[in-house]
Amino acid sequence: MHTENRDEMRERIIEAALKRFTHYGASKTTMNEIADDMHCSKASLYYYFPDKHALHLAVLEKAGEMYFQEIEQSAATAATAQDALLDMIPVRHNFARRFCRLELFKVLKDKQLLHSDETFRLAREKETALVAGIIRKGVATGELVTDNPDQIAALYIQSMIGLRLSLSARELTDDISEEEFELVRQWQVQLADIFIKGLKS
Amino acid sequence: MHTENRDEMRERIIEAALKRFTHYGASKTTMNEIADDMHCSKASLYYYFPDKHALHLAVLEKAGEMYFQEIEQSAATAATAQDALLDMIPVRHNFARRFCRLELFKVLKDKQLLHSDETFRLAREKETALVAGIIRKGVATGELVTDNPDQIAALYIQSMIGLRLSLSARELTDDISEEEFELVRQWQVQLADIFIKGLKS
DNA sequence: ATTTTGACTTTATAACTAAAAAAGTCAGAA
DNA sequence: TTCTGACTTTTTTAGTTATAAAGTCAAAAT
Repeated sequence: MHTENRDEMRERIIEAALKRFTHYGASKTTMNEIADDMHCSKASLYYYFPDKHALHLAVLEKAGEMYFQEIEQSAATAATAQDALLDMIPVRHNFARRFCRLELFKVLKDKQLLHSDETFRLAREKETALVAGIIRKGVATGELVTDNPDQIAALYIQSMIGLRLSLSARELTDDISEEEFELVRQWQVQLADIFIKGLKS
Repeated sequence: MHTENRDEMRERIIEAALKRFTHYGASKTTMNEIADDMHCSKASLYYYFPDKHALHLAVLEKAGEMYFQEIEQSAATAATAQDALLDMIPVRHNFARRFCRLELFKVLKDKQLLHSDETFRLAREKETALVAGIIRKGVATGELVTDNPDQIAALYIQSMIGLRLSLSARELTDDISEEEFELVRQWQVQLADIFIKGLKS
């Protein structure tokens, strides 16, 4: 029963941290605040996580899991490749809005990349593989035509990320208005249309 | 003869500032250094420009002129729309490499947007119009098919900017490696291919 | 009259510092 | 094995001063 309890406690800490982090940002949240929320001591947190950075990473991984759960379900229920790609957009959109205070880029920039960049590389690859799968399925049904679904998928993801960055244009950390989010969504839909058209010839 | 000399002196100042700015960055260049380079007094600079910010904007406008001169020539000599779009990429690439220290984004963020954001909006629109013209010409010759060249052009430019931002993904101010630049170029070429394919159906 | 300048004032930046806050540790209790 | 209060160390922050750079102006030069 040891590992069950241990993992459960880890989960509870991650959830408490997630609440604070999404609301106030990771850097504005202290370990004491998380401990107080959980009615336990700060030292307990350090029993389960070696340092704050590890907790931050765990929270980001948790958010990633939630994202992939949603996105995979969305992809699974779509009738066509076109629908699958277009349905992804609002899911990504809501995810970005919800977790924009999670300071993902701060973590990416800090050179504790020793472990974390592996995590993010994997997440990126997983998402790319998902899109590649959608494209491959589209090719199988004759909906799409391409000889390199993986390459196209990587470009698609990269371009979508680019559109988000080019609009909010610096410091993802601070607040982005609802209009800006909506604008990004519209650009992304248009780009998805072009991609889909481009993959029909 | 007054205005001729006046404009000539302005040009000389802009060129001196351009040299320093591209090499060391605008914020690391002092008005005294520019004045010393020109063998004149700092006060003279202030006779031609109300403040450093105005000089910075003038330098950016100058760079913009150089860019459009190159890009228009490139577009004019291309045989097809496809060639025109693909030829733009290395021109943009070289421009970005040469002028990445010009602190464009710092200027855009600073809310002296009173005058400067108009300048940048116009530059953006000019570039979009150029791409729209290429697309329109492609449509006229039957090379491309679309019912909204302006929209597509805006999306194209936005996506290309996005790809640059998503790769360097941090402070455009500091140095970007040659490999990163090359990587951006490759993504941009791939995206251009997709766009062109998407505009043939 | 227009342009230029040295000497000047004002403003912004960088370099310290002290105080506070937060991170992180550990011996021992539960 | 898990948890904690009391503790030490490290990082942030706020305040201060010194320095550098921005910006001004009356007067000189062209």
